[in-house]
Amino acid sequence: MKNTGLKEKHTQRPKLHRPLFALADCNNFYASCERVFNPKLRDRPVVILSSNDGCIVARSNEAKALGIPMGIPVFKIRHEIARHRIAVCSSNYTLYADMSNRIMKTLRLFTPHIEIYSIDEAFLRLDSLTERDLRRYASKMRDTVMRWTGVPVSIGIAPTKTLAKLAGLLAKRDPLGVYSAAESLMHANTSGPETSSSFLNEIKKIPVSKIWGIGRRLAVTLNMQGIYTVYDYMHADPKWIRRKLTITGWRTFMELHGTSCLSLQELTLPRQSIISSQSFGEPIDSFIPLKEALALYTARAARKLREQHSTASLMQIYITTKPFGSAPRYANSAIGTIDPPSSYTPALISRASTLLESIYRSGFRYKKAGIFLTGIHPEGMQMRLFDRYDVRERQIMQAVDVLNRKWGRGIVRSAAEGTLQRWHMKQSSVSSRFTTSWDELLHIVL
DNA sequence: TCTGGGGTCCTAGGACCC
DNA sequence: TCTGGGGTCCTAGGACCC
Repeated sequence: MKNTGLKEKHTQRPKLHRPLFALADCNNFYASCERVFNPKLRDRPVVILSSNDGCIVARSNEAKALGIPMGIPVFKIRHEIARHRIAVCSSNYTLYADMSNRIMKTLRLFTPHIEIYSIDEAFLRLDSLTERDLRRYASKMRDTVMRWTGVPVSIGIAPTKTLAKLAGLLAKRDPLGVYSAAESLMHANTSGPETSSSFLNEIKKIPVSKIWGIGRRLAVTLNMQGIYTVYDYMHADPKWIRRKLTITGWRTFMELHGTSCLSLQELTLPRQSIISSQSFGEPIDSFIPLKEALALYTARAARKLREQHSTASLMQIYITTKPFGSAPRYANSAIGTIDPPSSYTPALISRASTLLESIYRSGFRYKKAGIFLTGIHPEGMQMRLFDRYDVRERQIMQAVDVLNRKWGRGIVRSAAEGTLQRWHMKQSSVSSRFTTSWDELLHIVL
């Protein structure tokens, strides 16, 4: 080592902060959003349905306690719904997305280092906080979100994201909605035996499938090896983990042991693929309405493309009949290039229609169609020598996007999307767009 | 009668190159 | 009888997430 002329005791080591992650997770997000605007839902079990009112996609605590499973088709539990007076809501994504924005904005006031992970979850870095202040700070975040938006949030804190997810799980059971594994782990390090840490005790009870990154399939594989809990996973043979579960499982292993491998993604990168697909409210049995539905989905995908200032060069479309029941089944897809790469709705619709013609078969009742865009690049990027980026098309789409943002989606749209749209989504009990539409504001009667 | 939608990452294997 | 070694790129498929 080079002699710097400084004696060790005079060297001021930079203070190394252990990374500290917080996971802020909204409790039963969709159900909570509905409850904000409809107090009558507050003391009843609530479930939220998928598009077309098909499956259960979200449940309040009371509904969970009744044993209503996630993802079950609603017709299978009609009986329970009636018996327990379960409130049933169609999903209102416009409302949820806006509520999510408000919550994220509120969280951002507490730290600029935030990764919006999903509609109802965010990771935050709280490195600079001392052990003592952590809980207080987290509680303040939670209270502020609750007061400003009405949505309850749980906060889990730990030195890695994977541990923070587990802490978040425990926070849901905490009366104050905060759980810090960081405190617990630090404590364990200083006070000797592992058993003194409440967190380490907890993870002996949490099934391995609850680990972030371990899904149903891997859980089965792990169970066969005698690995049932988070604790078991942490004490499994590292070589076996690396070989069998590849680099992903290995990172999870390291993260559980407190080495942070997954960093905070503060920048939202442009998406590399864009999907727009939906089941129809009613089956379609002829070409024209199918083409119209696909045109609508294509327009949606094109808008998402423009929102992130990208173009796509590859398109895949698919159509399918119902995958169950006794009716004749047919499913097919077609891939085509978009040349030159584009986000211009008319060009994309025309390409999608051509592809559809190549796979359409009459005599079937179609239930779903979709479009998948890939080969995504920043707009204006010249991919080949003689490609030309069409400024006029860009300007037209800009004008359309502005109008649709101002006056509501679909106010200006392509004729190819049709006017009847009989196949449009079924939603029997959708709440108002309380926060994004002047016509649907909450009325207060005094 | 009735069954969601939208993303990411990793690996294996083939084509192709020198 | 004998049949290299190493690299890149692309794609399909499988796993995961919300």
